[in-house]
Amino acid sequence: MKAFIGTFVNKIDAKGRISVPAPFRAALQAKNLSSVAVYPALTGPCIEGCGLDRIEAMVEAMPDEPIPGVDEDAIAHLIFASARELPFDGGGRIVLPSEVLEKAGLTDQGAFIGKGRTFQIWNPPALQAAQAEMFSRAMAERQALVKARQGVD
Amino acid sequence: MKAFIGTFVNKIDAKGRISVPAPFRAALQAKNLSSVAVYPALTGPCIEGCGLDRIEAMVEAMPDEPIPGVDEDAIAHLIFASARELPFDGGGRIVLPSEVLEKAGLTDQGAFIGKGRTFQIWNPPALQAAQAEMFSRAMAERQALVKARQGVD
DNA sequence: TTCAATCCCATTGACGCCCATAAAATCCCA
DNA sequence: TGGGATTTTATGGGCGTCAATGGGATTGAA
Repeated sequence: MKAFIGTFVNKIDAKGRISVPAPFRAALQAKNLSSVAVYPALTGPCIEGCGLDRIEAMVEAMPDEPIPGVDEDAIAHLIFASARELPFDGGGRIVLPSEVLEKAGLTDQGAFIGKGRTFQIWNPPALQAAQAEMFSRAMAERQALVKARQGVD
Repeated sequence: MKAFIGTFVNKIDAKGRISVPAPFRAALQAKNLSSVAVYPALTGPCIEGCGLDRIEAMVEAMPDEPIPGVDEDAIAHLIFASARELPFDGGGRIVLPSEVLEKAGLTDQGAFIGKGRTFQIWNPPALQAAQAEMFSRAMAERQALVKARQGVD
């Protein structure tokens, strides 16, 4: 299975269109998909996306009961209601709806981040900040480890 | 199987008509359906809808899937008795009967939200509130998970 | 005859689809 | 191996179609 790998920064034009990176498109077309599903990420101020097949697999996996449990209902709600199907145009672009743009703070550029089975779309500066924060946290933990080993406080 | 995915807010006119979102219509027409079945949702103050085929599937599934703690007769009553078939008009709209409008507190706008196999119609402000509550609950559970993993209280 | 429900038509505004251009990567051949 | 040619990408813009919505006309029942 082809995975989403790499980082690609593309422009967002006046119509809200952005080119899906060719490698991502290839991964999707290998599954005969001509659209992506996007939804707000729970882990940060960005958009998460994947093939529509992944969403439909989640639908199939949900229990089909007349009265859903409260948790199941909430999950279905948060996932399916907030997802949007975005088909490619002839040039391999998708149109990001305004709510999506706002949610991720996107304006003139979008950074596609491969995450394996899924990908994310970030506002480039926000991505920088998030990555810097992740890096410094990793360094802080390393420092703490070193100090602990030395018995220093 | 095409699923109901996404959120679409449409107007309700003076005649009680509302356009069913084109993607939802497409999912129904893929099954040769030209109407929807709606009934009061048991999980919240909104209307739930699906294709007639699903209602029939629920009828057949009832005896085989007893639901713990809930009287099946009550379910049958709540769903089947209050379900209504609403055919599309030429423009892809349905007419929401007054009881339905009242039940969901609908006035001038209706928000269609996809839930996979079914969809719901909400009063937009009520939807906002419900979503905020579900979201914070999901985040709280996520926090609990993280803390548990760290052994922090 | 009046009210209500259904059907049909008109508008408009957004969206999908198409083509055009430019840059970059790849290929090919000398 | 180098330079030119060709293909693939990324991006911009225009146009046609369809979806969403409003308003009337027609039918049927009280």
